[in-house]
Amino acid sequence: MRALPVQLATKLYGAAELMADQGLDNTKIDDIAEASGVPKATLYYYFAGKEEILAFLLKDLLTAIAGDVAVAVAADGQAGERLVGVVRAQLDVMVRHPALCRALVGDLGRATRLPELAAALSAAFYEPVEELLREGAKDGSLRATEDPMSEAVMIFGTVTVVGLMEAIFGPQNDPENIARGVSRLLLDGLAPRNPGNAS
Amino acid sequence: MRALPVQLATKLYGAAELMADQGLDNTKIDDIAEASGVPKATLYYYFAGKEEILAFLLKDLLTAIAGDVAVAVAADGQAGERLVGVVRAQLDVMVRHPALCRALVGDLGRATRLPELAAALSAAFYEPVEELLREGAKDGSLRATEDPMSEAVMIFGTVTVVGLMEAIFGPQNDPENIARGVSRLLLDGLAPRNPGNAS
DNA sequence: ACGGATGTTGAACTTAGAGTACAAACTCCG
DNA sequence: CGGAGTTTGTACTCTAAGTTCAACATCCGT
Repeated sequence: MRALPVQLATKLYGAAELMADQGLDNTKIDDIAEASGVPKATLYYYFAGKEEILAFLLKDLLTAIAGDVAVAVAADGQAGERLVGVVRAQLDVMVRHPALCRALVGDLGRATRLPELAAALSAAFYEPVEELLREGAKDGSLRATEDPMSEAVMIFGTVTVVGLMEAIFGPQNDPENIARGVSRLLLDGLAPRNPGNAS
Repeated sequence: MRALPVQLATKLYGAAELMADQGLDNTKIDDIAEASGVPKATLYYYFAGKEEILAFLLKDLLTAIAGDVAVAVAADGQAGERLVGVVRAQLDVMVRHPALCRALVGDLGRATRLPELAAALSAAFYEPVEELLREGAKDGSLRATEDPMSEAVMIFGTVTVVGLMEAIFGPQNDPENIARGVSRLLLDGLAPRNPGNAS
């Protein structure tokens, strides 16, 4: 894939909506060409095919998330607080790019078959969270955990699915609110706070 | 879609692996025909196309999950305990059908565009969980929550993503263990148990 | 057992649309 | 000016989805 002129990349974002709405199969290359204003021949000059176009857009999204998440990770404060920041950061980006999120989930299989994307996904989500969990165990702001990797996956799942729902069913809640709810669940759990209830 | 002879349905399960491995696009109808031993013409006699075949398999999976989950919901005990049972039930089914799970996530977009599937998904996951949350708030085994629907989504996300990881990266853990880890996070949260740490 | 309905299949077919080829034009830079 | 790289229209090929249909099988009621 050739280096992409900025102007061209910009035009492509319009097509993301299309792919999200109809799925990648139902979107003809000619549709993408028409919707974005980039002629088919030019598309093929830069991309190997449909999937690569989608992958390019998704990678962009993931990079954006990874960036914002990294900022939240590097913030001041105890790991517990920063984890909340990470959750908010991820949800923020997702709410800001609903079409891409819908496209991502809709054609995850195709997209993920491209190895760079898997790496981007991991860098954007798991690694920072896993890191925070370790730090939190050290500084005492999170409880110690025997298996940070699994927990990172769970946290990722919680945040991501909530973000996707939001992306799919339209903005119903302030991202701030969602983040609060998610953080509450993740930090405090569902059990009542006064211990000794569960047998 | 015509009513499907059992024998035919059985044969199709073999093809699920194929679709999961290569994604639906890379799986030709003729491949499915060959892999399952069902001739192409017969496939088209019963299904409108590829997607419908996948949808059929997925609906089957969801129905299985919904069934097991319903049993867990209806069990004895406080809602908190039953919630743990629900988590285990869902993970169990997912671990038992890794190929279908991979196919589900890989081609979610295509599959979910079919409306019956969305309904099946909701029935299998959200509704029972949401119900349990309400009951738990009543019987005191779970803390009260202002927004059970959102929390049901979060729980769904946590369990599902963990299940998918397991389905994708092969069975690495006993489902029992995974369920324990997930339940721990969901019930107790990540914050240390002695309160007053977070500023 | 007969015969109609309904299921099953092979084979030949149409068709949409992905991807290719390529030459003409255009842009940028030395 | 001239060459390298880019942009695009147009016309093409080719794969695989989906259709059609006629032949054959199976089952069921009378």
